[in-house]
Amino acid sequence: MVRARSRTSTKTDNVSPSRQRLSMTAENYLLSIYRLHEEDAIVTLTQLAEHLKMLPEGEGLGTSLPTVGGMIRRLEREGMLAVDAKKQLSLTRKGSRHAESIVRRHRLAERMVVDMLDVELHRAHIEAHLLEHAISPYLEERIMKKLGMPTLSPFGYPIPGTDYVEKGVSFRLNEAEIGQQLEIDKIPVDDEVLLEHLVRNQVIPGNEIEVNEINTSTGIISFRCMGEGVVVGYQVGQFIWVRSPVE
Amino acid sequence: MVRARSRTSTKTDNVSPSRQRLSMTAENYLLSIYRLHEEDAIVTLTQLAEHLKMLPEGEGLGTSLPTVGGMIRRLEREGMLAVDAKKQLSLTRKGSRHAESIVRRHRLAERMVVDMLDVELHRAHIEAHLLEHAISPYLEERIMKKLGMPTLSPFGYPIPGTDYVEKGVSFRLNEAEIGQQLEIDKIPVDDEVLLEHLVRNQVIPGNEIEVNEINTSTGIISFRCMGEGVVVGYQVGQFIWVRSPVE
DNA sequence: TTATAATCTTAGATTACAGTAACACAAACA
DNA sequence: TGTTTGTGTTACTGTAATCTAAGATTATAA
Repeated sequence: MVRARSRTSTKTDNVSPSRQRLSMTAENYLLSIYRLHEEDAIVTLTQLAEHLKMLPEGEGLGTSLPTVGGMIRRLEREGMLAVDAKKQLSLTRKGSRHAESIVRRHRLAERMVVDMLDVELHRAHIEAHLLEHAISPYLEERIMKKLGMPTLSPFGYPIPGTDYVEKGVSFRLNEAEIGQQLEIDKIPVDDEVLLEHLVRNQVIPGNEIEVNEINTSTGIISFRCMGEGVVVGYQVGQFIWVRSPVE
Repeated sequence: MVRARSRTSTKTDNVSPSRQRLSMTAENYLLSIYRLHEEDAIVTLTQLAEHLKMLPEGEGLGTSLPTVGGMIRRLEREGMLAVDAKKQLSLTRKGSRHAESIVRRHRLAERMVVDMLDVELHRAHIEAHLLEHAISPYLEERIMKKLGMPTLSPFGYPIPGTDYVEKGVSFRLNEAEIGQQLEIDKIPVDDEVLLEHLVRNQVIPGNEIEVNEINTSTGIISFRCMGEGVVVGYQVGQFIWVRSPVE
């Protein structure tokens, strides 16, 4: 690989600087960094190591600090990212291009398995994480066309490279006010159990909710969604994005 | 690790003997051995090394004799295959199970990309070779259902584990007789240029041909297919399987 | 300001997978 | 009967990706 190879071997083939093949592992690192940037997090070694632990199929592998440090050094050497004086990581132009590519393939794969293969929504992220590395540019274009140029993943995240425009300003559910009528914008994908809970209660992008209670003391957020009452923890509310519905 | 595990690391996790994850590389080896067995070839190190060279995306990687020898030793240690006194390789029951799994995923992926994603037939094998390693048991079942339990790949090869029954006795095109009316049974997938040639001339499973000439001296086989004349080399004829059409 | 905690690096090891070079053995032929 | 040719093995090397254990550095806080 790898690599596929394993992936398939990358083996510093730094001959053609453009269409550079990355190892599956490297792709996962870029994916994580991209997603951390997306949520405005400061990306450091430890942050990244934590985030990588959540990746499905990783099952906690490849997340010790020296391992992550080693990979960062490799990616730095390949010109994918830069480390500043404060040890914060940022993607270079080149790194961003690769990261966008892998995120695009991931979210496109999520759409594909849900829309075309009847995969249950709460499994889509896991299956897409396996598939994303196996999608060639040619296949990506085929899927894109077949799905009618989608701009959002089934979980509400924009597909990089498409012309998605936000439908209003979104904010975190825990910052909502009681009684507000809101539309779900994005839901978190990394915790499968939580995801299943949300999906089962139809807390999915596009659906409307009415906020009943946001209680920092009890640590509970409760709301109505599609006629049913739903309760989640306050922490979880930070990762559910909502917006005022356009009427 | 592709790569990929790569794949992702297998790392002799020989704890659970049942659901053992194989590296992408190991899966490719089993795939090759299975396919060689399928065409009744004697499988030796050199044979296998040659066959692996033809795998797409491999681009000739991982095919030196010591490399192949090393992998064979690993697979032997894991109880996937046995080497007899004449150095011939054969799959154990366990190895067969794994090989069938990967071949099934490969051929199912070929069907999927052709039937659902409008991938051109001559690219199906290449795309499937990338995808096969990324298909979980769950996804396999989804695809299988969505495609209506297919029993054959788009190139005419049976999908292991399905209830395919041959539609008559097939034989190699070079063993046909002049004037015979035949139906294409299977076409070779490994040479992309040849495959494109065949597909362009509609020499695909199910279509009928009429044999015009089989000439060992000129090394040419010519026939009519869908109204057009087609010529292939005698060697190529060995890998095109045909049968008498059921009328 | 010094002690503690958080963060990162170094050192040393392992496994899988890839390669060359060189040698051993067996079969084939002339 | 040798010599050539084909086939496989040994020995050594290298890279990617993983780990643990221990050390160094930088912040935070008492």
